[in-house]
Amino acid sequence: MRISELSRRSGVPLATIKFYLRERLLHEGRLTSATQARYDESHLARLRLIQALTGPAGLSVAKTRRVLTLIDEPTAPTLDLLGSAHEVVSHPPAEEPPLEQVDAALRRLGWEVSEENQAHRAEVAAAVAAIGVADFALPERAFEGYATAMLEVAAMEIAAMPTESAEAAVRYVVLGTVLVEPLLLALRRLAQQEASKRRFGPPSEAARTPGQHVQP
Amino acid sequence: MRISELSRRSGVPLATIKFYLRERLLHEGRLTSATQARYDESHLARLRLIQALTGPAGLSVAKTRRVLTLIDEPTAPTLDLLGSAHEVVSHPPAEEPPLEQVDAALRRLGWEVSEENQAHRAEVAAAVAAIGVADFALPERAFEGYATAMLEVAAMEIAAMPTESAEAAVRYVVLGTVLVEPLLLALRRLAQQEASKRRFGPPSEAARTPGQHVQP
DNA sequence: TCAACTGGATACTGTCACTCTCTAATACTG
DNA sequence: CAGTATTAGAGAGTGACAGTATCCAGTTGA
Repeated sequence: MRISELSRRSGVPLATIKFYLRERLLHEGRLTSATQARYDESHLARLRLIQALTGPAGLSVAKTRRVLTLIDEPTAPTLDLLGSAHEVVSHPPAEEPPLEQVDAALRRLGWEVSEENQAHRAEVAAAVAAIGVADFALPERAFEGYATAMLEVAAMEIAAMPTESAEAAVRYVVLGTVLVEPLLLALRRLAQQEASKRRFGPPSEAARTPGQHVQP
Repeated sequence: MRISELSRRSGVPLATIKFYLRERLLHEGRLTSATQARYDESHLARLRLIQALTGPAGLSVAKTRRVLTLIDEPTAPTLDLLGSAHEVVSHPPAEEPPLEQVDAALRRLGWEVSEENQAHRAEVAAAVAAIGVADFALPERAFEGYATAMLEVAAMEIAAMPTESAEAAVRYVVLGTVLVEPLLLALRRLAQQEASKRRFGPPSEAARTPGQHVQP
């Protein structure tokens, strides 16, 4: 198909497609002459991916390009994968946050504390520090609760990780990391409403739902 | 103190403080004459809060102002609180996403599906839709797993919510919603690394940590 | 054949979060 | 009390970002 059809079918403005081509987010079409090229389904799929990454996932064009490069050229051995994927998405803290408290909590939980995961621990510590700076006290044992819940999530995700091909694994990890974040945050908000209803009682007549995890 | 001292003690550039004053993120100082004003600890605390919200929490100036207004003027009755807090932070989806699948899953989990939480369900549905559009298949039962984990998180948070004063409750809900998001995402990444190590075996000699939730 | 479309380059726009400059009025310093 | 430094307040300017728009020469389909 030609570029105008690609634009029509994807819903992405033509000028924007040209912009993505320029920025190397979208691979070039097959040139049929000096001023004509053909595009195919792969371009359509790529455009949808770009839309998901720059839209809901909230990635910048630069980060999107790095995610796409990672998917296109799965060079990393499977175990470094998580690292590469996370590197792309994470915002490394500007200054070094104090790790001690976080590390102590992680050790209590039986998590590994090593050089390999220092970057991640630093990010966690930075998030905790930001909470402290804002004079907001995390409830007692909240950190452990958060960590436990996220380990549940992560264990499920890692268990479901495809291992048959490197490409599939890369795609799963990279996209899973990025695309699921908005879902988790949205679910948390919805769950807060649900939990609040379960705690403070339903304002309407909907009191007979079974309900797990009710506060006693 | 005067503005230059406020700047020095907070680490926020003087021009930026003026900007925050103009944007009404920071309350005015007490004028001692036409061109002089005094600031106090409340300004310092507020600046730290602004830094946490615009920095790690990633809020825009406009959203930060709405969060601060909410904290300053706790008008909402305790139960609408969550709604107001979420309203400020959430990105309502541009077009209406299909709710059926999400609603069905929620009903299976025993969560309430009502008009009150329609906005949140729409956000969840939009996140799911974005994942679908990107051609990324959520693993089997993953949605339920995510929902269950987030309900655990939310139940803990709601249980710890202070009820003695409206101000405290508002502050807890608003800041808790916003500031904990980066922490959760960072913890998820760290947990993925931990889970991956537990599944694929430690590449180093650290195999003797107790470890809950190990994959069999 | 000729209007419509195309690739490619360059220039422009709007938004955001500051940052700079300026003015007139204090405030400290010697 | 002279002179330098600060200040409040307002407006203009900056740089990054994510597109949009314009233009040109070549190509295509009716």
